[in-house]
Amino acid sequence: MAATIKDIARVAGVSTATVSRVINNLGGYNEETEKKVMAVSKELGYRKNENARSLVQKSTNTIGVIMPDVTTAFYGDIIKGIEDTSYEYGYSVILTHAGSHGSRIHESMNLMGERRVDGLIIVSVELHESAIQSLTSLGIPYILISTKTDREDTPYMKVDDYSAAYTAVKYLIEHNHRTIGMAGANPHDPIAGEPRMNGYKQALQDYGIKVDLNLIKSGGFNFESGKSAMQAFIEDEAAVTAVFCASDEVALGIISTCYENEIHVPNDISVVGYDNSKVSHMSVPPLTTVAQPLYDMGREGCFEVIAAIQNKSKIESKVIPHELVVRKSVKTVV
Amino acid sequence: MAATIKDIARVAGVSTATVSRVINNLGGYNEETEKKVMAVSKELGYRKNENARSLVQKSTNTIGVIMPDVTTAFYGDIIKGIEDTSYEYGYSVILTHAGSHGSRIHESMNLMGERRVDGLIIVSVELHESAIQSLTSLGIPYILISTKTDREDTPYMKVDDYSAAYTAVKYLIEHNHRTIGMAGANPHDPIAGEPRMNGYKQALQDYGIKVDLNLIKSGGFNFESGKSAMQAFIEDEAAVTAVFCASDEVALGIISTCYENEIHVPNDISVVGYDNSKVSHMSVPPLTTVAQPLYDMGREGCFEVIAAIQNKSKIESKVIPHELVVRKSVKTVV
DNA sequence: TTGTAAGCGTTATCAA
DNA sequence: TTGATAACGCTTACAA
Repeated sequence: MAATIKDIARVAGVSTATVSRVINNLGGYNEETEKKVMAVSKELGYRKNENARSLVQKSTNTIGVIMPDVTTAFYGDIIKGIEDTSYEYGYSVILTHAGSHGSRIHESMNLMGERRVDGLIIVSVELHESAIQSLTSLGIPYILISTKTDREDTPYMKVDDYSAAYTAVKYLIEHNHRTIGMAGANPHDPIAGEPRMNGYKQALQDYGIKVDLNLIKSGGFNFESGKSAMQAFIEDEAAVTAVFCASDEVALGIISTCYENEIHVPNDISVVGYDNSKVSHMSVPPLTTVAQPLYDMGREGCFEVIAAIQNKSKIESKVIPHELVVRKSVKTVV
Repeated sequence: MAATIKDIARVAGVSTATVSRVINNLGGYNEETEKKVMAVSKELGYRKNENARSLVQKSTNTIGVIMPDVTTAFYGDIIKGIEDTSYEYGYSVILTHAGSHGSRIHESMNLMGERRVDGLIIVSVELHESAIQSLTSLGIPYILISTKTDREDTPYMKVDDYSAAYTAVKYLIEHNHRTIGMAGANPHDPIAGEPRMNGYKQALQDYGIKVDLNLIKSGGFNFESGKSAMQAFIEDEAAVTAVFCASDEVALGIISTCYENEIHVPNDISVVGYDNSKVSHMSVPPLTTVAQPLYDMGREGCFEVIAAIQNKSKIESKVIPHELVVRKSVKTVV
């Protein structure tokens, strides 16, 4: 059985209050007492019980993180940012998946509530009205990273997908592409799908290019979706000279199918990805892509939550600037 | 302030004991009482306090996970396996990084101790004697995944890197390769480096091929390490027809540098990776690689820990079978 | 500088 | 079927 402060108190011949003071460095005891307590504490192999502390202080020093069911390097970076920051400020991270398509979201939030996390970070999960209510009912600071809701009062941190997509497509147009396809966005996804698609369309329109719906191959944000999109372009005999992809994985799918069909990237077709995930510089050719500062978003989002916990301040939503990382998957049309 | 069972008891006109019984479905109360308690509970928006429960029951229903500082898809899969399983059995996951090269390992374990996690999973972190002592001093079930120690009594779950490497190199030899390089293993890493290197050497020897130390380019398990290894092969004018890589990322580095130098994979040079991570089927060409069932290792490792918590049973070390996943990065030499 | 004792939100024992 | 009450390990007035 692990030693408690009572044990220390008994052995050291002091009260539990004094032990507590010494252990928490609160001062107000003489050196001798301190030494004795520390010695006994070490001797008994004492280890503080955070849960007991949490109970009386009504704060657990934990941050809950809820994320989707899927594993991509994408989440890894965000989580690392979160964990680094929590660690810095003395918080622990409790992690849970929200299930595919957020099926477990209510259970997840309930769990976080029962664990009495001091703050909550929700990554990339689409929240509906009832989920938002569970969320606010927890009565703790929270932030959404890389997702948002319709409601003004739900703080989030994400890049503006519409304008990021616009930037990417504009870049292709400026490199003289006129027949530009789009792959891998789900138009029914109001967070990451629809806005990217709209940015794509608007860029074309602003440059006087007609939007051809046949050039839009919607789907998931994954590799397979990219493969089948490219397959479709080939079968359609669509004369696309470039494809804007809703994620890097989709872009790799495009490139993979091109390779199988002896279509060369970027000589025969240019490709732009989205995320600047780790794979983007590992691809052949290295991928030009839209960068979201994932690690920093994790760090900053977590920081905001901790600040809100400690100062009881309100968290403001924040749009993170995006950036186009130019590598080698786009060629100028001559 | 959140409602407690005391509040419910007062409003419902029963004792806290009865409230506790109802809430935990323990039976032994009549229907009316149950209904009333449930109603009041809902009305007050009661949410159980897990920490208080943990305190009296001396178990937190949490599993601690310690992993390295790096983010790769590799860990994502393992963690997903762990989280899925814990969730299934009603456990929560507390996550922490061990810092680069395990610098934070002691703090991490101490933190897990203070949080009184019921079990601990350590992923891919190399443990030295003092760390093992901290670990055992926690007095809880634990398992190492994808790492091991010298000590017999530290349970682990990992593939046999030596024989997996042997399999991969044997495969290359059987495809008539005779000048086979190795890239990206750290020979001073007794867990994942040394055994893979030894497997490589042994396979060559068993087939009567002399080991040429110049063909071994050691380094980290990352992309850059692969790039510089290939660069070195080129500068050495080494006549390698195949390269066995210590990780998929290293393999992608090899492929990337080949691409830049117009060396074609697999026509000019064959490449075998290690991990079967998500990127391996996204690469161009798709990568032939050694598979470790990461998700399953996470699942099973977590299951073992939970079983040990519940039955106080001992966890046995387990060597997981590897598999060579054949894709398109290896060609037979004619 | 130190100790006493109440209390955090539960569960669990015992008695009614 | 229910209720008092003592724990769990800790912090924190308040008193000495």
